Amino acid sequence: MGRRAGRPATPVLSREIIARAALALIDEAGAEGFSLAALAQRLSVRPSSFYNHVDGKDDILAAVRELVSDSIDASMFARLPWDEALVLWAHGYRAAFAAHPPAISLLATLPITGAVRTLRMYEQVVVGLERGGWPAEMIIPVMVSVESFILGSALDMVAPPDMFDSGPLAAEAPSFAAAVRARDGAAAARGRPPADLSFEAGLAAIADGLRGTLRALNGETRTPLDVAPGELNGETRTAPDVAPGEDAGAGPAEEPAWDRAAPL
Amino acid sequence: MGRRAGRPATPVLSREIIARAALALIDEAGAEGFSLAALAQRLSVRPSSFYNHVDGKDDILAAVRELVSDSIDASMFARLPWDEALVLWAHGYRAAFAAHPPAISLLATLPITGAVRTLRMYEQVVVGLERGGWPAEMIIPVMVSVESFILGSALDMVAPPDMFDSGPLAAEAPSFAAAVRARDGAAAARGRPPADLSFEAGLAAIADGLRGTLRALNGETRTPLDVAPGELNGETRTAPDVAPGEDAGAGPAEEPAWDRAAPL
DNA sequence: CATCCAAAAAGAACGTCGTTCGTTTTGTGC
DNA sequence: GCACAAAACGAACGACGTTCTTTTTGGATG
Repeated sequence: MGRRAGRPATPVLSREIIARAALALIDEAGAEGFSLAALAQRLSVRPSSFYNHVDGKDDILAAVRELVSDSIDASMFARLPWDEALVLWAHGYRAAFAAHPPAISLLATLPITGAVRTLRMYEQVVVGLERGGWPAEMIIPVMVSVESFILGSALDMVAPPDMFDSGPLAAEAPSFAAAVRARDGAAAARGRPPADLSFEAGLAAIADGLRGTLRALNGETRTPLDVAPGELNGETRTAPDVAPGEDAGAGPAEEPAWDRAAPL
Repeated sequence: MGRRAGRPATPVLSREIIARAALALIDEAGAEGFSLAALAQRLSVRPSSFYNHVDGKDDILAAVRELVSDSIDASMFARLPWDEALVLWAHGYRAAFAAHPPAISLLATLPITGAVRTLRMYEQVVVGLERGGWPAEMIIPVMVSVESFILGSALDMVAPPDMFDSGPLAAEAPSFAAAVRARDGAAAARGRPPADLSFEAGLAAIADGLRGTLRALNGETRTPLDVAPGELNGETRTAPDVAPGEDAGAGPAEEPAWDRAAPL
């Protein structure tokens, strides 16, 4: 509370301390309750003191994002097949944000910082995908598309549950209303939040789809006749680790399958 | 500019007019340039006048979101197989946001409004998935997971491109740096933004994965032996439209495949 | 050990922003 | 024609992020 002006005997602030207090404040007071004034009060400090350690509010949020991101584990890419690792990574990634629901909307729109720790996580993912046989130019798209899904799912997680329960629902959108009820019932029966169903369904689909994409890219080495029963949606299996450049070579005129989607 | 106080002869504001001007302002001035003062100036009005038509800033953004969402077409679900429609819908959905890049970060975190038009879009998607043979409790998860991916991809679209080109990149994350270069090269060769590659790759994977999920849910009517060559990543094909409740019945103890994912 | 300087806090002030309230003018229904 | 609602302005407020100045302390230098 009462501190005289001037440098204190023992330092009270640091970038780390500010970030941790900010995350705690967001968790307790919500996204709207987060302000430099409130953060300063929690730290028994004046708002202007922050500027000796950080660049301002946005920089504080960037530090918070680093804090949350640093709790994401990507070591599974070093010891598991790429597809299994991807699913585990996605779960941990989402869980890191799910641990701080009010922070999601604040951090989601932030430009991803070039923090070294984040960089190292990306490196682990990339190396894992390389080992899995993905061609170089597809590694970032694969990683980013999964990351986009995770981020979108995190935002969905904090959407108000009472989104569409009001008046004109039944009359205007009966099938939609019924589908929402069916989903809520399924979620309740499993004791999980409804958003989890969407995340699990989407993640499984992406992982399955990426397996198919990689299979097709690798010159269709394994024809559908080689697919074991249940493999499409069940137990693990890995594409053969191929050296880069080994993919059934064709001229540059031939586009890979993943580029043949509908035009934007 | 100069208008006397008092109700004007011909009305100058309305919720619609405000929303359109707000979107135009966001497009021109960016997310940070959007303020009630700037919006008022653009409309030759005082900020307090807005409150005769909308509830405040958040309500204006909600109106903008309606405006953007209303340009999304979902009619393809009425005439195309669910999987083709899903891909087309996703492209249009993302394009609607891509038309207003600075608006994405403002609208992404907004709680999705219960606007009637939006409700109708969801109804169209749900009906299309029903026709495709999806069980009731999976329709919302399928739709939401695709929507999450679209939203996440839209956010990725506006991420600064110079994210990781600075100092410690090559030393700390050589594989990542190489992968980024490979992706940028592939994007440049195709004359498309790098973010498009991620979106196309992810969307194709989700669509493929969902086809597999539905196939597995429908009692594995088609074994892998029935899969035509190239189908996994190529031309269209549709699951047989089954009546609801026809899915190879098992006891309630048996969980569907999409629920067997790793625990959170 | 005295001195100089940087670091880190408080304190004061500013400009912007979203919002509210009162006032003024105009349109509309009884 | 008159009351009332609608829709604009104008003034004022409180909160917020930021900057600049002042004050105190720690540490390096001679």
